[in-house]
Formats: sequence, structure tokens, C-alpha cells
Amino acid sequence: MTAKRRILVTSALPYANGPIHLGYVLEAVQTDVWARFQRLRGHECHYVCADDTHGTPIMLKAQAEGLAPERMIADVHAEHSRDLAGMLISLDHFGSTHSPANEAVCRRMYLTLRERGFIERRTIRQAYDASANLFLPDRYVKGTCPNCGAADQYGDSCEVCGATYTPADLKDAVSVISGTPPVDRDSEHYFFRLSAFEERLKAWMAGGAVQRSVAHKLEEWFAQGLKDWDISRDEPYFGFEIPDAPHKYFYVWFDAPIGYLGSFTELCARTGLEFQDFFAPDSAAELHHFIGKDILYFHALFWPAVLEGSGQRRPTSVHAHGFVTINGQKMSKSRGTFITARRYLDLLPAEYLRYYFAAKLGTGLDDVDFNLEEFASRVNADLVGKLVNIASRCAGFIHRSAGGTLAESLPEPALFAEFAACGAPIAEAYESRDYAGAIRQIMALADRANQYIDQRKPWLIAKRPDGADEARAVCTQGLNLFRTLMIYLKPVLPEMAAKAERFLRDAAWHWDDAATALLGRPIGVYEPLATRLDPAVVARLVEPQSPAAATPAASAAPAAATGPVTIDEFARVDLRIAKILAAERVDGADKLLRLRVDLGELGERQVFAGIRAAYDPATLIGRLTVVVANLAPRKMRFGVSEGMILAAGPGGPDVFLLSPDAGAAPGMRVK
RNA sequence: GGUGAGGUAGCUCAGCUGGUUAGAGCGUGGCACUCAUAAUGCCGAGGUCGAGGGUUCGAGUCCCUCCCUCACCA
Repeated sequence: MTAKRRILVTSALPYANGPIHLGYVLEAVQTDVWARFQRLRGHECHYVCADDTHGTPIMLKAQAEGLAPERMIADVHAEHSRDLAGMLISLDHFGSTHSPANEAVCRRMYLTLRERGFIERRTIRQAYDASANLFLPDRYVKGTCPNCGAADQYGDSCEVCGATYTPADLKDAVSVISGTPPVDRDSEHYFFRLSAFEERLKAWMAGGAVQRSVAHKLEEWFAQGLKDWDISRDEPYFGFEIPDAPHKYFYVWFDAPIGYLGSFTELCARTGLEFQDFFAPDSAAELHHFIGKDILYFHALFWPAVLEGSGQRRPTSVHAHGFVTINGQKMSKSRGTFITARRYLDLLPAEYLRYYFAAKLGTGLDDVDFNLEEFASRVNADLVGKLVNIASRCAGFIHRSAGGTLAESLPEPALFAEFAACGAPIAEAYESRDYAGAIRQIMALADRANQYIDQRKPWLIAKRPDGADEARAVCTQGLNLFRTLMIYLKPVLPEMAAKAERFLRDAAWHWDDAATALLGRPIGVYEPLATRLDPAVVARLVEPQSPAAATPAASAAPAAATGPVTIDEFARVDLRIAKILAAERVDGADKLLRLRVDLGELGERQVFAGIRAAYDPATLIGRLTVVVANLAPRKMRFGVSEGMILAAGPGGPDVFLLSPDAGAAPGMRVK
């Protein structure tokens, strides 16, 4: 086995203005599988990440929500942490770029860059929103394309003709923030002299730090000439102030990758690791970044240059992956295919997605299609039908005809040796991030294991009076083949592997354990390690979400069965006993009644309900029923509906209001 | 538009530096089995390897042209 390596890996920092979605999960899974694989091999591997919290979009979004940005990013951080943990991402530390540790690293690196002459000041002219008092990033200016005349285009490029330009080139430009035309204003900016690093970057790239196709892309950029990089922004800006430059802030893309170091600093403080062991220029430790192909420029050019320029080591590798598509199409909120990690986890186990992504992740930058039907069939066929089935069909015999103890030796050591020998090429596939290749090999072995059992037919052997030992031997062989495969899959399926360890009463597995058989020991009773997933549940990943706000009345179509909700989710719905004080028909609406209801301590509300065909308003007055009290108010043509009356039935005249038993009073909580 | 990647069985893909009848999984048709979460095994059908041209004794694999798809463009 190779010498013990010291490795630091990162996933790109998720931006703190939205939830973790499946695209990011792909990256986290890719990183996590690699990290877990390294640890399983006995190497020292630390995995850090952080929220990317700075910049204009965060600032504006917080403003729009009426929150301090610090508050908003804290909320998002909690959500991100929870979702990543749900996906079994084995982060050693998940920090934030908005941390004292990160600010300290930013300042230190910036000052070193400045000392060494890599920072320059230049005055540039930029679009400025005079009514909002802020400089506008390109994407915050919209107007007519100067090239093709398409309306409503962003300030950096035209989506219609593809032309690129600056906001000043746009015709009829307006600020997205205020809608007023921007003015040009001069401002002094700080630039990082990327151009000084061309030769060093080429050398770095030639050393195999990036994939081949990425190297091609970089060559193209080199050919165009490297431009210096504007790393400052004017206030107001949510970020870190630049030392000795009042009112100037580090551009979010400067402090974001530094967030890897900031986060690692915090991990060091917590665990006693030596930061310099990993970042000194002559560090023998490895540094691997996993990123999406969209941010290659930052990670493959700026980042190694910034690291080197500030007197630190360069990354060992930057590994880029493609995007996730859903059923062949881009994720899209409007199509309902923007799937968040939370949505997935509410419906399905993380490991199925991890397996599916791993089975489709190669070494390239190709997009990974999340095809719902294929996902279901692949998980069911591979994991349940093939893999777990091996254990499931063998375990019974060990208990029935062998007292629950494995045989003392393997009947087919050569077959086991073959499985063990595959450890090397499978490890090689993991190491080179060809997870699809690793999974292919593992599943081919799973097929062989099933063939073996089928040929030996332990169920027939066990029926013979003298067959107990042989059946036990065959199933001991089968279980050992299974065990070896589960060890190979442990980086992808950590929980299932842990369950299998417990089932076999085995110690926590190391990669090399795959090559030695488990013999002569008692094992536990088999319990299903994985259950089939229901395509109908999978399909719900792309169902439109939160239909709650759709219709404020009982005419709402009865939702189909909607799967389990947690008690907390249920508790969010505030159901109250309501007394109907008044009811009348709504002119101009042939389904609606306007109700005035008394909710006790919550006061009186106006609620519209689509029950006119079923109830005479006069009969309703004075009766008690149930109302959703915290439904978002909905503005209708006839007024605002401030709640929803609960009723059952298909609609029309067949609508039936709920009634509490005697004793209930207006305002009581239903729970 | 520029650049890059890619177009191989119904679907998802593998095919290394060109070499015998082009492969796998899923799906599909048939058979077998019944230990196993209707799981598993065996047999079969299904591809002019995007189109056309070229190099070569020989091309999915190299070259040219064209068509189509996707991504990136700081």
C-alpha cells in the first residue's frame, strides 16, 4: 500500500442567497465520495467548505427581505448545513466567508500580494445608480442590445445574439434596482496582476492539475492573453473592507476561494492541525478542489495565481464537473424541475441519489442527467435486486442450517481472490474520479456473485440430509463476496455499509479488508439493507410545490395523498375553531361566499369560500367550523381572503364543512 | 459568432495507442428456478457505430467536409 497521504479537499462554496439544489448536491457527492474513499484507504483526508456570503446579490436580497445580511446568511448557513448533513456529506468543517478567520486570511494574503507588487490601482468608469447610490454590476443593468437590438438584455452580453459588451454600450439602459438610467462614474479600483503569472500557470497546468479538456480551455484563455483582475468594489457592499482603502471592499470572488483557507483555519483551531503543513509553498500535502465547470476561470487561473502570489502552495488539482439536468432539461423553477436538496430528502433516502450520481459521474465535464425513471429502475435493479439480494438470499441458510455461524473456510477461494483482485482497478477508478467506472466494475462482480449462488443452488443442497455443511459453505462464500462489494461501495453508501458491518458483526471496514474473508464467526439476523423505491414517489420530486396558496376555498381540488409530513411540518399549519358571524353571496362570483369569522383571540377575519353551490348563507351564520388561520392572505378581486375554511368533498353541491363537537369555542387551536 | 465536448441497440453509457463475427446495464420476448425485498439465472430479438468522402491490407477508432446536440465565453 502506498504511503499515507495528507489531503485537503474542498467543494465550491455554495452562494448564500438560496437553498442547496441537486446541482450542488452532485458536486458535494463527488467530493464526499472521493474524501471517504481516501479515508477508507487509510489516508488523512480533511474536507472543508463554507458558505459564500458576500456581494451585491446577498446585500440586495437581505434588503428586500428586511433583514440584516448577517442575519440572512446565518439562516441560510443553518439550512445549508442541515441539507448537506442530510445528504451524508462528511464535511469536517462548514464555515462561512463572513468570519473573522476568513477576514484575517484575506487581509494577510492581500497584504502579501501588495508587498510583492501584484496589486495595482486604476481608475475605471462604471455604471452607477444615482438614486440607489450604488455602483451596478453588469447584470444589474438592462437595456437594448447594441448589436442586434434585442430588448431587455443584461449589461454583459446579449442572450439573443450572444454579443458581449459593457453596460455603457447598452441602449436605453436602466438600473434593475431603481429602474432609472444609470450614469457613468469614475472610481478607483484595485487589480490583481494576473498577467504576471502566465508562465507559472502554464507550468502548473502542464503538471496535470486539471483535466485534459480543461487544459484545452485554459490554453485558449492564455492565447487571448490574461487580463488583470478587478478585486475591489465600492461601498455599499457586503464584504470585507480592503486594508488602507477606506470605502473599498474585496470583490466577493476574491474572498470566496480564500474561504477554503478561512474554513480550514477554523478546523485547525478546533483540531490542532497545522495550517502551514497544508499551505506552505513546499507543502507535501495535497490540495484538491472540486468545482462546477462554470467557475473554472476563477479556480484554474485566478486562484492558483493568488495562492502562489501570496506565498503559498498551489492546488494539486482542480477537478471540474458538469451540471445536473432533470429529464434532459436544465433545472428550471418555472418547469418545476428546480429540485432542492430539501425536497429530495423529504421524499427519499440520500444514499439512492448518491449511488445514482456516482454511477453517472465520469472524469469529464459532461452534464449529468437526472432521469427520474432511470433513477428508480437503476436503484431498484442494482442496489436491491443485485447487491443487497446477495446477502438476503444467503443469510437465511447460515441461520437455518448453520446456527448463524459462517463456515471456517471458503469453498471457492479463487473466486474470492478474483473479487479481491478487482480492488486495485476499482480503487484506481475512484482515485481518478471515474466513479461510473468503479460502479460498473462493482456491479459486474455483483452479477458474478449471483451467478455463483445460482449455479450452486444452496436451496437444493440444504434439502439433502447431509447438505448442511455445503449449504453453509456456499452461503459463506456468497456473504463474503457481498462483503467485499459493500466495502468497495462504502464511499458511496456509508450508511448501508455501516448496516452491513453490523449485520456481519464486523468491525468498521478498511479498504484492505475487502481482500480477506470473514470466516467461522457468528453473524446477525439479516434485515433489509435497502428497500425498493416507488416510482410514484420519485415522480413527486418534480411536482409543483406548495399548492397551499392556490385556492383559498373548499373548492380546491383535494390533493392526492402527499406522503408523510413531520410533526413539525404539520405544526406549522395553524388550525382554529371559527364561528361564522356573517355569510353572503359575492356578486360576480358564482361559487364564492364571503364569510366573516370569529377566531377568538385572533380576532375577526374575512374569508372567501367556494361553497355557494352547497350552502345557503343563512344556514351558516352562527355555526362553528375549522379555519386555517395562518394561510398567507390572498388578494382576490372581491377583497382579501385571510384564511381558509376546511371542507371535504368533490366540489359543486357536494361540499361538506367540518364541525367541532360541542364545547369547542372560537379561537381554539386544532391539533 | 468564437471555442470546447459530444453524436455507438428503445433508454443510459463502455469501447485503451486503428486489427478477428461491435459490448454492458436497464427495457423487451421466451425459458428455468423458487434461497432471496415479484428478487435471480439462462437463451433470444434489437445497431449500415450522425451523413458523405479520404488515408490504410484493415476504421466506431485517424484526416477532411457537412448535419445535429450540449456547454462555456472571465
